[in-house]
Amino acid sequence: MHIAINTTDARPIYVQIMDEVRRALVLGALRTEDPLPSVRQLAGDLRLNPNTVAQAYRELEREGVVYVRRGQGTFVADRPASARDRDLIVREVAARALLDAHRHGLSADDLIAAVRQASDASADTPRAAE
Amino acid sequence: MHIAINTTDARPIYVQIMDEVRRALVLGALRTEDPLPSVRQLAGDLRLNPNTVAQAYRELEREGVVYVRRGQGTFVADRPASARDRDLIVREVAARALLDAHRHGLSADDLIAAVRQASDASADTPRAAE
Amino acid sequence: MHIAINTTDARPIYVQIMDEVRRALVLGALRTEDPLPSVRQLAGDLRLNPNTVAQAYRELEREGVVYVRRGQGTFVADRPASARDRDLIVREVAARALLDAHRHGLSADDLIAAVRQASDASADTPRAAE
Amino acid sequence: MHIAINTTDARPIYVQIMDEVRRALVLGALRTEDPLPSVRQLAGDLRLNPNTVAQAYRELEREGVVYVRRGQGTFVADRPASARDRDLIVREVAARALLDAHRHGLSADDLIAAVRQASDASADTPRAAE
DNA sequence: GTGGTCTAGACCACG
DNA sequence: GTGGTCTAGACCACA
Repeated sequence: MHIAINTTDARPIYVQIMDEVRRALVLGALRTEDPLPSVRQLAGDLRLNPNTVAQAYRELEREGVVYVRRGQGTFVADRPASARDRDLIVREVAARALLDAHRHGLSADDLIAAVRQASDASADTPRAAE
Repeated sequence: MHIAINTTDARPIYVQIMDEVRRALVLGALRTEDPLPSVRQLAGDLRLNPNTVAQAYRELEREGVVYVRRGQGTFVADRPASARDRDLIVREVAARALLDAHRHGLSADDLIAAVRQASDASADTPRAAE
Repeated sequence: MHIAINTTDARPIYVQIMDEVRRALVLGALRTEDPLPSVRQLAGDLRLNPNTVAQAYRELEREGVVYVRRGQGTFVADRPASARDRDLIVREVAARALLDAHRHGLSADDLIAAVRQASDASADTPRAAE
Repeated sequence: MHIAINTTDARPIYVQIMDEVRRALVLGALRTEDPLPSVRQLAGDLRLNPNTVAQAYRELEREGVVYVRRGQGTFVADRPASARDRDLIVREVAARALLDAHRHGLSADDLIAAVRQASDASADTPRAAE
């Protein structure tokens, strides 16, 4: 898996790392029980302060996305995602997206078309969507 | 025109003001050469410090959205590039929605399906999304 | 004579009017005892607040460039310009220009070449230099 | 590098800071990737409010002259368009000099003659212009 | 009346 | 440590 950081992005770097890990999960590049790169490894690769990587992993752990085996590293957690929770999350994400679209004068169809186009584009050049 | 500020929103207040002005433009509530409320007026209405409003206006001016007539006030500028703007807005909305979906473990298809369902539901009970 | 105002110029409007009048003097478009346009006339032509035009004329009068005949209007003053004063002014203007040039890494020759080019350009299209 | 502020100068202090930074770039005292003094550091040295320095840095960032590494400081950006910049600077210096000359009743030829004389004089007694 | 600038000082997120 | 945001309130130039 590859993690891309953009220092001109408005998001904090640690949030970018979190988003990249979650993205790899959604896309299947990371699966349950896979190890994440070690904090030092990733910090070295990305030329980041280890504290920044550690903060990202800490927050992912707090969310239950990953877990730590002491002395061994950080691993992708089993994700039960009860059907009811997932349904709620899905609704919330859709509601936020629609609200944002309406605020900018776009209809639901506009939104769907744009999402489809953006997701096709990022399938061709995986990092372009950011 | 009405400008709504939400202090629990993660965006800085001055960015919220900018977004609200841009939204009023998209919706047609503000048009070319219309005056914006004066800095002091809006600051008083929203219970904000005038500097916060002034920062929002200053950045909008730098973007070419508004312009200042010295001693007279702040006015909506002529906006030739509206088609290009809309395209940019569409992309940004889609990117935000996809990012939010990925953060919650949803794929682009999940998002599209959820938006479609939510939009069908709100067709029965209009205005619920606001 | 023609006075051009640019509302996007950083200079205050009343200063622009003063500069235009002085420019007309240097270029010979206005001569001793010529009348300036009346405050109301000029304010109407330029769509300005009469106060703004009046402020410009007031400051020009304070500098001795123009004088007022009560009930008749504003006229270009006789400019004795004692040789000693003029010599001092010339030195100061040159010193300021050279300081500005040096601050920006330009030599005296660079400055002279640029001034010559700018003055040639403004001779072709009189308002381009602003 | 040294930044000099003059409170009697008509330019706002934050603009003076911007000009001094740009001047240091032209003179080579600041180069690509060099760090600027921190906001607090410079504010302390110049006895200014940190906000004033921050405004200068913010505008320089918007111009692409510097960039911010979060939590680390402000740095000089890569500057590809240096030739175009120099041309712009040359024009601006010449325009200011001509404006100043016209304001004092001098023609472009008067200005050029005076600059030539002043520069010859300072060749005999170097550094007098600073 | 308008916006522009500046000071003083607070709190926050980030690395 | 860094810069970013915000408040409170002052003074100024301009129209």
